[in-house]
Amino acid sequence: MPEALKKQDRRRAPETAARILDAAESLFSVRGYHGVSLRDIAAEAGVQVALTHYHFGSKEDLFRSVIERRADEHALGISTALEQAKTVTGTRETRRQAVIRSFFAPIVEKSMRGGQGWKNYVRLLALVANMPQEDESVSAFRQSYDALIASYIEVLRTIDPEMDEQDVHWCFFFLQAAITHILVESKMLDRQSGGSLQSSDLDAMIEKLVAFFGAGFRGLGARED
Amino acid sequence: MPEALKKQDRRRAPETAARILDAAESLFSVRGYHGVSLRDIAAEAGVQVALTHYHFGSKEDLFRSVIERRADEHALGISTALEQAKTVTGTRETRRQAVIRSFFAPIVEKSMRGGQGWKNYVRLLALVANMPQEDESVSAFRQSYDALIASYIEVLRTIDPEMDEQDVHWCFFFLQAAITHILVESKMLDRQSGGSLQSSDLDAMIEKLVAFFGAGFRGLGARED
DNA sequence: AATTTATTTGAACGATCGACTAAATATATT
DNA sequence: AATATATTTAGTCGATCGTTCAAATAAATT
Repeated sequence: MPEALKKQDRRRAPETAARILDAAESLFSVRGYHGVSLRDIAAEAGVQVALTHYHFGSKEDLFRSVIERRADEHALGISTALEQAKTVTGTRETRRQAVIRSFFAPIVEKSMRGGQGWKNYVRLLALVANMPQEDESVSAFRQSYDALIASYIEVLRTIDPEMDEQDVHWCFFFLQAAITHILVESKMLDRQSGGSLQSSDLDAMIEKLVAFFGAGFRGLGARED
Repeated sequence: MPEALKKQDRRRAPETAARILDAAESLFSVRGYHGVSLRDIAAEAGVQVALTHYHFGSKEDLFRSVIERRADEHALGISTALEQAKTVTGTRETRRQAVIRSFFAPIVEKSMRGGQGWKNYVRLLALVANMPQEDESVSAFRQSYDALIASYIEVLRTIDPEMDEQDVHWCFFFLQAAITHILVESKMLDRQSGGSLQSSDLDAMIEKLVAFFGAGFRGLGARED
């Protein structure tokens, strides 16, 4: 009897599994975990309910699978962006702005240029970030995210070692707030760009973010030179 | 037959209704609308399920009632704070900081000094803000909130009339992001204050917000003099 | 072609959901 | 005390939930 965990031993129809993941990703990201039924997902994917259990097991397993599908690529994108930002030289302001840019750019880029799937995924991320921590279904994801945050804080502290540590945490807290809000309100971004998103608009938006939050850091004592 | 809308014609036990609202407020704010059943709420309140229907009607009506209980007081607090901020004179920076303070202070104050009920309520607000707009159960609330935002934008534009209008919207977008994130992560604030919250800590936090976001505005072209 | 394995279908299961009703109880009014 | 109204209880309704299973179908292997 085929238990849920085995995938494509013979290449057959993993396309069905992808359709289920797409449907789940889209619905979860809008209505949340409890607001979506397996029958909703199956209907959206055009398959039978039992197929969700065959391919992914329980509903919670399916939710985990939705996240895991893109998590690695997403984490890699951010961490490599941070590594690149570390190599930037110049004034503190320049280096700090590079770090801020490396935090915003990958996820904004994926959301705006990665197609509908990535847009749904990043919206789902914001939803996960607001979940009660007791939810074990996303604890692994949150752990890796927290580790990433810690590495960002560390880099920012090497740039401004004399800055109060609490203040650095506050600054980064505001960065997280902004990125979360952007992901949730992605419709607003669509509206702002009038439906047809230009690459120049996207770059301009990132520069707004860098300018605003770079200045914010200075408001809490970060040095410019 | 008593239909759901009639309240205390004779003063009897509105205390029960309050207990139901408290339970619903607490549970909704953590697990969301769909993550909580009427039986959960009734159990938390120590009453029968049918009582929720007797006092408040449907589940959606109950959700609305939870919000409406505190919405007026909350809205009044913010709008009076804005009116006071309008009277502040001095440099643009001073006046702008007063506006920013008036946006953060009332809600942070209620969350930290208004008891557990208010803390749950403001967390629920952040949850509502992330709801899909199609949900009609909160459309009235969102309308009044949007109107408030518009009045804030208007005041900020009178302070910096030469600033690009889009940039003003961006700045305020970041303000909203911060307040939302603060409400969701209220546990973090508790931890930061070590459980025993001092009034001085609260004031210090608000000053961090004002300093950071005041500087952020300048990063997008707001003038200081 | 025969067999094995992978995938999909269709239908059911027990549990729980929101909603509702009739009866019982408590409180106030006459 | 008798009556009227307000509140609470206990239980039921159909619908929908997540999950499971046996049978049917499709694809690969022998």
